[in-house]
Amino acid sequence: MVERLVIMAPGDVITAEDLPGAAAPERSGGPAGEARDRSLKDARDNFERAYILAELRANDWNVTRTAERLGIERSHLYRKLKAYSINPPKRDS
Amino acid sequence: MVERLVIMAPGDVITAEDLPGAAAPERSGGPAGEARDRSLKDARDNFERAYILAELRANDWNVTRTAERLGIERSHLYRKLKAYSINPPKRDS
DNA sequence: AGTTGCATCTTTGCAATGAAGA
DNA sequence: CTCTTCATTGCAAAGATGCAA
Repeated sequence: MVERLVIMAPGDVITAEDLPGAAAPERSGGPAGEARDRSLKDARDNFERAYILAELRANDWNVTRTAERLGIERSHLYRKLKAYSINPPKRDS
Repeated sequence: MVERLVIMAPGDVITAEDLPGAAAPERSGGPAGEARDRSLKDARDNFERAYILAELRANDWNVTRTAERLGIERSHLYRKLKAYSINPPKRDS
């Protein structure tokens, strides 16, 4: 479960929101037996976003170098950054 | 680094093979500063395989139910299983 | 460093069909 | 024999990706 949370949790911090039904507190809204499993696509996107973000940080936000590391076109990386709403940090972060 | 290993390591066990250059022992063959980063595609596939496998186990290898959980077509799941060489365990595993 | 158009390759859903059992 | 479930395959639409500008 922890392994899965590390992979699936959207942010850098795992909150109660990320816990599956059994361990999660009651939620106010939403259907009762709602499918809480994210779809494969969601899971994949989530992972990809985290992976790219990690690589960007590791390469000091150098897009060109990051793209090379990831083995994809620079232009394509830009498209992904936009799609995932990933923006470079101000200064010093 | 551990987070990344959990995500990237191919098997269920993390071995020295999975460690990045800095922490890895000397390797006999291969270029020195070789790019040991897997491409984005490799990383994605790796993750997807693990994710599907986990879901399959969680659903007792019922492909129909797993496909529903993953939000994809059953037929498509079969294609993925073949692509990732995922086979159902014998009996009792 | 960032964007955009375009051609191509891949992924995916849908439907039809085959195979194996109850 | 027929009904149900598992598994495979063809096809077209949608999406991802590389290349060049």
